[in-house]
Amino acid sequence: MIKRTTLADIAKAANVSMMTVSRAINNKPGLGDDLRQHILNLVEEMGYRPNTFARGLATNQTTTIGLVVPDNTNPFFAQIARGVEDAAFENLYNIFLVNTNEDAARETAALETLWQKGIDGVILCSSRLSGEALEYQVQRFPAIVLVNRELKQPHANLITINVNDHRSAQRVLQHFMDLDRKVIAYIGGPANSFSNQRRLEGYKNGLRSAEIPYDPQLVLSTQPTTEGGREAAAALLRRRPEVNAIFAYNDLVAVGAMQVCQEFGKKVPEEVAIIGVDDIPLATIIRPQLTTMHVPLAHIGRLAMRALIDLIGGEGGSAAYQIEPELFIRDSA
Amino acid sequence: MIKRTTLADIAKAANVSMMTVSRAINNKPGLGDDLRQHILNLVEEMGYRPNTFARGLATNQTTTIGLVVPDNTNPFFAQIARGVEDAAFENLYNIFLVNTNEDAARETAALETLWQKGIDGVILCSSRLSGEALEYQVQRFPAIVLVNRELKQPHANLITINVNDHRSAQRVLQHFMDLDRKVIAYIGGPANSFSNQRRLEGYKNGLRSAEIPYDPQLVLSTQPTTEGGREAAAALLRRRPEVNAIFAYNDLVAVGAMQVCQEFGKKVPEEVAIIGVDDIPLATIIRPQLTTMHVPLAHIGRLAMRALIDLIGGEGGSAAYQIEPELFIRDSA
DNA sequence: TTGTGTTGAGTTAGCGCTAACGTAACAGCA
DNA sequence: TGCTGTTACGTTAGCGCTAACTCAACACAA
Repeated sequence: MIKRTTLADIAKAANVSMMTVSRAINNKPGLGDDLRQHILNLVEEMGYRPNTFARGLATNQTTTIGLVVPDNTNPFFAQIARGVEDAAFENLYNIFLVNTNEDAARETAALETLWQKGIDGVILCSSRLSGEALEYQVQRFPAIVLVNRELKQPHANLITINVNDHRSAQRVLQHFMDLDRKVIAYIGGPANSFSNQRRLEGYKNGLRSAEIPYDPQLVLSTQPTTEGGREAAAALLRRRPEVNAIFAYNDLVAVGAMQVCQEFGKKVPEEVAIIGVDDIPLATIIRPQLTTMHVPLAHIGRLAMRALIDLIGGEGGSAAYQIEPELFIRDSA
Repeated sequence: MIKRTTLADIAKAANVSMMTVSRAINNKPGLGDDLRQHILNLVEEMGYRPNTFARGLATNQTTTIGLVVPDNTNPFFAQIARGVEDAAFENLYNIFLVNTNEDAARETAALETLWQKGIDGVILCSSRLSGEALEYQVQRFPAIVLVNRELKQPHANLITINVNDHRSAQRVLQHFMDLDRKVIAYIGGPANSFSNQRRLEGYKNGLRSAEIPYDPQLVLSTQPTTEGGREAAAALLRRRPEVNAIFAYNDLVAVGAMQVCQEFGKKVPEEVAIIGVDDIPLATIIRPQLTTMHVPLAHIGRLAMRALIDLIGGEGGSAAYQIEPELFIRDSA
């Protein structure tokens, strides 16, 4: 490995002080245009690249943020991550990716190492931390964006981005009403998931508006995977064979449920209508194509990154974005 | 934000020199067990965490690596990334995730910023760089693992991990032979993809062993997506309606092709048998379930990370792992 | 007793960069 | 002419840590 060119090398070559070179490369005022150009030429020629450690040590700033997700393999988070990464790339930021595996302990550990690395901010998706633990994390990082999670108190260095789950559920129920489906099940996600709780609320409210009594037998909780959807749907169909509409926690669950319905000899959408949430790529790959609440995932990712950059720059702060999903009517309902 | 505790703070509290504290936290010899324990207790109490920049500046080591993939949204890379991240987490490494979007220029830019950050090594997946450009990157990083790409010359700081595409293709063709399918198409991926080239070779070889003449009309090139598979399959079916077996570049392409076949009224697998490659989750979600060459993606990710750690530690080097995929026979062939 | 090695520390210097301050030269103005 | 402000640089100091060296104290063999 070749020794790196340092600021001092450039300074010597240009016969100026290191500070002048520093100002030139950081595009700061305080030197003439000719000299600046000359230095930049030298920088180019000599292949100089600033040392991130030295800079970080001196400025206490990296251009690096942490992205914490439960599982980057899940299309939901993969899409968000992609949006974050794209926006990061455009703004010359780098991102640390960490999976928590839906495990609060691992999440804490991940945030710990990220903090050690002195990152400028964090985008934390679907945190499983307790309110108290989350408060602690929020105050220890310079800037933090929470996706899919809220916090009671506002913080100057915090922005939250949440999907309007409540309305999402109501919109789904309304569509089922339009289709004249009255036996509506909700196959929910993990009980400790916040978006699950909000969707369940919306589901109950939707029933109430339609004056349909709430039947606990029609509400299930499962893992947010196809397999989870399969298991829950099988249990549901045994328990309530008369069900004619299923609102699924997400598209993965919806697809699993749809397949089990078909295996039970129930036609989708004729006998059972199914609606998911998220609109992951699978929704249009599967047949029948999935009717689902479209959530602009990549957009959320980009938004999160941009919001974080503003936060780091001292702008914005204490905002709460609400993302309105939209019903994409396809073939399953 | 609270001021961080530094080594000096601990040193003062313990009434020893900073160096002694440094030795204690880095588990190096040179101090008594009692003192070490006392210092570690203080570290714990005072919530001291070493500053990564300072350490990096002094040692020129981060515990950070870069993971470069074309698109983290693609299940293929998402699975690999997950394996890498898991292994990284276990070994207390952090990973920078970067997408290249299959774009050589963006790949170069990404590697440039990673290099600036002084990372210990890179895992580079499906690089689109030219041989020459790749050689340059290999010599500039301390350690590098290439996934899905080879390099002519060996390097002491390089390990490659490749799937045996050639044999993969041959195994697929053999299975088609067993099924007595003779009109076999290959819907390949991007022409500049190395694995595509190797699979095409294997396809041709397989035909030769079976004494089936090579028909260029049966070979297509497309984007490695469902949509790509759809387009290619539609073109194929118009061109050669008598085709009764399709070897697809990957599972996404296979699924797209499968759906188009069905839409054209061709039953899968009765009239057209289809085999993909990779065995992404979608393969078992879709109906009929996809017969495919199973590639242990998460395992490759873990292997890559472990190999990289060995490389960074000065062990290993210049190895070339060959991953043998396995035919998972399901319902599409 | 002297010499030699080992153990357990401390001291020095510097990694590469930037913030903050210092300063020379010159322009503009009363 | 003297004062103030501005521009264009240079100097100093230090971010927090560790490598490499130094050194004292002690054990032990000859």
